[in-house]
Amino acid sequence: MLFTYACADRYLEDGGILGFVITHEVFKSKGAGEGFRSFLLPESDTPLKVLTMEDMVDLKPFQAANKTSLFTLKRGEPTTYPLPVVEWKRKSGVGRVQPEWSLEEVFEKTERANLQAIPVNPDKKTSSWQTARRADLRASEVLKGTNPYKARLGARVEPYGVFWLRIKEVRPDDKLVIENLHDRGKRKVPLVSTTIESDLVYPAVSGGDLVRFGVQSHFYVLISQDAETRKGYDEEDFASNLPLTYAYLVQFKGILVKRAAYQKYFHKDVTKNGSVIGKEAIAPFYSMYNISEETFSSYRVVWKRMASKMAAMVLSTLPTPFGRKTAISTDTTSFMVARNRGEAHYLCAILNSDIVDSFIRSYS
DNA sequence: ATACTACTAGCCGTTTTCCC
DNA sequence: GGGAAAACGGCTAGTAGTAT
Repeated sequence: MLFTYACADRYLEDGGILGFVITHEVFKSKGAGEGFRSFLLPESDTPLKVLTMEDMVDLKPFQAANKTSLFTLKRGEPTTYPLPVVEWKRKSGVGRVQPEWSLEEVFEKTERANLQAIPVNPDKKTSSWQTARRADLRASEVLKGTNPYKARLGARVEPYGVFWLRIKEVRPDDKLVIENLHDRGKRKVPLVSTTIESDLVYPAVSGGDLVRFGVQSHFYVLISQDAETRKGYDEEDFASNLPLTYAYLVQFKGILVKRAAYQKYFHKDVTKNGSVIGKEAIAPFYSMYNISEETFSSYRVVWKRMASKMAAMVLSTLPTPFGRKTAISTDTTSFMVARNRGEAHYLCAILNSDIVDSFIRSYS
């Protein structure tokens, strides 16, 4: 991004045109891309006009996993919207585009759609570009506006091998015989089979468990985080009130302490004479992340976070062999809180509509 | 009262891995 | 081969705390 600006600054005269191959993220991403999308040379306030953009994300012209696009800009004039975008798509059945193919061959095996791009938020010129056919852009106008609901990320229950559980048996005294899903995550965690209290065990769903209007499957998680204090439950109380659960977690202390989020958010630097000499834990080693009181709200509308198609459902409680409990959605989902059942189902139906789905696709 | 600073919850993007 | 998910690093907006 900086390189593009430096080149426009150094090598272009007013009216000069420059073309660049660049990652598609600069047009679509929030944050980092916003500075780029001001299309203004910072020191001289010289405007830059984007003439065209070609979206080659699906084409994948390079033998790499990057998102490719191409654009041209002219120095000395401001960018105006909508601007023309060509979207390249490989025809079905065409595999990877080979570097030795001729241009004719690539033309033959691909289709190009003429689209338009506008900033998705009309009041913010640097917002992500929305690219779609002209008619679809017009249709999506009614979907834009302020949103009274706040979307949140699901609970981070990591590492999976420690906090994701399988229930083998409910004992007569209501204690659970469990096994950790030790090979579910990427990190290697030893298999442990033991008995723990049922208090902190909840049914849970990940993005992959969701379908439109329902859950396909669920599993169980251990939540050792106090949603109010945003830290693990007080270690002393925990050890005396739920000794079996505590003992289960102690076995994984080494793994839990090493977690990036734990090191980042639950440690502070210990300084001596102004220089950092070490780190000190400020919360129990089983503290978790992105778990708030909303995580446990009675009615939540939950949707897949990482999939390319919208799938939403209403999540409340789920039946378990040890009684009905609040169901947790993990961080491959997003959710928002509804005040009651009716509101939740109404929101869910709207999210699952084709109109919302195609609108989301136009700018992400 | 205002300006500045430090902190972190929440979120986003990328790479790796998994699975069909 | 390709799409989806897992894992994790990193950014930023918002806020609480502190200094002026």
